[in-house]
Amino acid sequence: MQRDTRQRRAIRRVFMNAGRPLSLDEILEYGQRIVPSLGVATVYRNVKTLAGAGWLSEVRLPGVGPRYELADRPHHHHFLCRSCDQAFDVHRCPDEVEALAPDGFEVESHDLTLFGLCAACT
Amino acid sequence: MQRDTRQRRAIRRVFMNAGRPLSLDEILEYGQRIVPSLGVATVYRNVKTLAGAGWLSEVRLPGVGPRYELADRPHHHHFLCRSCDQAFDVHRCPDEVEALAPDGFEVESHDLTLFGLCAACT
DNA sequence: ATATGTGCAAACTCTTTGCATGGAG
DNA sequence: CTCCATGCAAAGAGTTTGCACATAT
Repeated sequence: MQRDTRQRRAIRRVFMNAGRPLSLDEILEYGQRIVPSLGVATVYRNVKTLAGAGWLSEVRLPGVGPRYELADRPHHHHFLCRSCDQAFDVHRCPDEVEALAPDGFEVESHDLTLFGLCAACT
Repeated sequence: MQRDTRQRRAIRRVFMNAGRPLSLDEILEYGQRIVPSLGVATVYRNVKTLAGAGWLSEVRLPGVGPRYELADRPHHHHFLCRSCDQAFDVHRCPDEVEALAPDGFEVESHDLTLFGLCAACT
C-alpha cells in the first residue's frame, strides 16, 4: 500500500537529517538536492501520506504556514526565529498551563511558542 | 487622514460589542448586519488600517487564519474552541515561560494557546 | 473641491486535483 | 502486468490590488 519511491525516500531522508520542523518549501528545497525533478504536488501529497501513516506530524505555529516533524517524539513546544523563520524544538514545558482556562472551558491540549532570535541569528 | 465612514464605523462597533477576537468572516458577517453592502475588500483594508493606527491588533493562533481584537488590552493569551472555532481571552499567564528556550536563543515574546471546548460547546 | 474610502473584478499566492505517464511490487 | 505514485497544468480557496465612482472633510 505504501510504495518506496525515490521521491518518498528522499523526503524521509530530509527529515532524518533535519532535527527540526520543516516547512513545505524547506522540504521541497532539500528534497530537490537528492531528487532534482521532485515536484511541489509530490511534496504536498507525501507529507499528507506520511502524516496519515503516523510517520510525520503537523506542527501548527502562530502566523506561519504548517511545519512537519517526525511523529515519534514526546510532548514538546517550539521556538520560531523571526530572522531566519526556522522552527526549533523546546523540550521543556510549564505543566500547570491547562489550569489557566476560564471556568466552564474544557482544555484538551495546549501550545506554547517562543519567538525571538535563534542561536545562529543572535 | 482617517475618515469616519459608515463602513468603518460599523466595523468598530462590531469590535466594541464582540468581547473576543474575531476572524475576517466574523467581521464581515456582523458588519453586514449594520451595513449590508459591506464588501470583503473593505473589511480586509479596514482591519489593516485600524491595526496600523493602533486601534486593533492581530491575533495569530496555530492552525487558523488571523483574528483581530481591540489593541488597548494588557498581555493575555487565547483559548480556541474546536467545536465552534471561536477564540476567547485567557487572562492568566505562566510568567516563567520565556526561560524555557535552549541556550543561545534570545526570547522576545511568547504565545500560549489552549484548545478544547468553550463554555457554550461543553 | 479634493483626496480618501468603497465595491467590483481581476490578479496573486498557496494548496489541491485531474490526467497521462512512470515505475515499484 | 497492475496499480500506486509522479509531474504537469488547471482548478480552488483566501487575500490583495487597480480602477472608477462615492462621500467625508
